[in-house]
Amino acid sequence: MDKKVAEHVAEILKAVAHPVRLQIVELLETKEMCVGDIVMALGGKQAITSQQLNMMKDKGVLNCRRNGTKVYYRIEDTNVVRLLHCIYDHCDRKRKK
Amino acid sequence: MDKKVAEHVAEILKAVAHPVRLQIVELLETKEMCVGDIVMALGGKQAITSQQLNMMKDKGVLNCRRNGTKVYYRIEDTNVVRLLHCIYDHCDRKRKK
DNA sequence: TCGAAATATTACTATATAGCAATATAACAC
DNA sequence: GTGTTATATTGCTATATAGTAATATTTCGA
Repeated sequence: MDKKVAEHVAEILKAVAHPVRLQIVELLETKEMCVGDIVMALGGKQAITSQQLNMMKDKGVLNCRRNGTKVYYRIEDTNVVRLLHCIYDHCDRKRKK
Repeated sequence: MDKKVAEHVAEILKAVAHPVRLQIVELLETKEMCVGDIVMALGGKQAITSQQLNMMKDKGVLNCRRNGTKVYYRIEDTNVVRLLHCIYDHCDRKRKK
């Protein structure tokens, strides 16, 4: 893995290496959701959630579409979901130890 | 994924979400290596490399053994390797796009 | 055009992380 | 012991990230 690739991968990992952002990605795994519903589901604050959604959008992890006053976010980089599944396995294996 | 689990996963992801640390994990994937050889292989500085090795050891990603004046590091959390392979796939898929 | 709902942005503080140079420690050979 | 090699630690500065409150923007319906 050359340096450029390593930097790119690190960027993506950093984008999801946060408890709330992990949970957001998990929520969006199977469906798109609007900001308000994500805030409700995770019990966070509106501003913070919005910032984190934006951050992940910037990094190419998420994308969004507006419908009226609501903005629906969805997974853009589906490889991140694969990564998440890898992490689930990680947890399962730890539990079995 | 509940909050506690999310925090734990985020910790592990953060531990490897750094270009040099990714490269270190990659180096150690198949063999253990001493600090000096890792420094040489990646062209970094001794102090920084030592700090990053220690950091990953603290997080449970690596482990080490001393042999004389040399300290050999190796992967402790093999799930992290699985994660890396997931990332390789990620890159492959991106390349094919 | 005004108000309400939904989301985004801004300015700020606190904390965490990265990188650096210098120094300290550990193990060994002599 | 002393000197040497290998690694770790410390104190520091710079930058990045997280969280907050307050405010701004967007859209739509009345």
